[in-house]
Amino acid sequence: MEATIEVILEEGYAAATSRKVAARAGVKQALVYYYFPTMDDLFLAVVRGGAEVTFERQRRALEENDPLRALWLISGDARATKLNTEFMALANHRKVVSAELKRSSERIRDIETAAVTMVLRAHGVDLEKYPPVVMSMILTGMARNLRNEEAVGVTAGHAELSAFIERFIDEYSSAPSPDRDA
Amino acid sequence: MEATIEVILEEGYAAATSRKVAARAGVKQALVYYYFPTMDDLFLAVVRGGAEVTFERQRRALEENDPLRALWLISGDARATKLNTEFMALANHRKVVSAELKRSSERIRDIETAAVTMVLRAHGVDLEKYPPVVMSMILTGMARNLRNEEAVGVTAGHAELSAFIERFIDEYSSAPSPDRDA
DNA sequence: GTCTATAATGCGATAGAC
DNA sequence: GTCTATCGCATTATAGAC
Repeated sequence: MEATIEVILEEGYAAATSRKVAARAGVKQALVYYYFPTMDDLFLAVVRGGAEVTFERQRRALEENDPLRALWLISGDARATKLNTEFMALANHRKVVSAELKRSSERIRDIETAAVTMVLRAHGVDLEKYPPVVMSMILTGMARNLRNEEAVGVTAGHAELSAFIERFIDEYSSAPSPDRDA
Repeated sequence: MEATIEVILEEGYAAATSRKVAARAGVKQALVYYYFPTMDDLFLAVVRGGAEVTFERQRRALEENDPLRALWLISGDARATKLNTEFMALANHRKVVSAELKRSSERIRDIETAAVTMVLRAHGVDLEKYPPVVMSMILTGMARNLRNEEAVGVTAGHAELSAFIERFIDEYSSAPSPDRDA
């Protein structure tokens, strides 16, 4: 019943009503309440499912040979980013959503930071001076910010930022050279 | 009639109905439609007003002796950030809001970038290697991201990121030393 | 300018048939 | 499992009194 996602992406979370979701799924409104007792339960399931997908993608990225680039690409997924923004706004007035979003975000942040730690350590970077969690937050945060801005049509500085980040990623995707600084 | 802002901050944009806004402002519902023909007009006025306030604050920051820190602090304003997130979600299904948000964002980005350009140039930084617009986007973007995460209770990595950014700001708030690299 | 009253629509949720 | 039908309530917006 995650036709909910489509409605949210197209018209915003406020449009994700039991009637519209049902129509999109090709069923009648009352059936929504057969699977999800309340709308809160539906939203919770959608948040959980979305987080699970992202978490799995990030987990697999850990095993790739270019984790930083994978992190950058996954975090910049337009669909997931837009959904996340809607969930953030939704969390503002549905506390069960807020709690779930917190759990999911921290879980994903942990695995992202693990990936960055691995890469920086392999390249002999001073982890005190350049904490992996910070690099992880900037990398994933800016990827999301770009998509958010694109969603309203803002593109100023995007090319420059992408080039800058990709230059950074390139530096750490080559073979390790342990005596290099940042 | 910007009691609308309070309602949005407390319960999200979807709760900003003519009735709730009117109640908060201490008037009757119908009066909202006397000042704003439709709810779209009301939201538009709120977005415009909020952007104007931020723009003016950033403009004044340009004249201060520590523009980078001012940028960081203004961009991390909890109220403005939360409002902006709601507007982003609101823009998803109200195109007039989307257009206004685009205009405002680009205008603010321009003045932010001007401030960063000034500082970097005064310190003799290679502007090709470290484009001001990129530094401006990271500085303001991450400030907002921190507040957004705090809103759902996520604080992992926040202390580290703040320390990292502030170390950067400190470097460029002291007297210029033109032969330094980043 | 501010109000009361109301029309038309859509909402979450439930009852109960099949 | 899926449906029809419905309750009670909130919504945007308008008409019209004062």
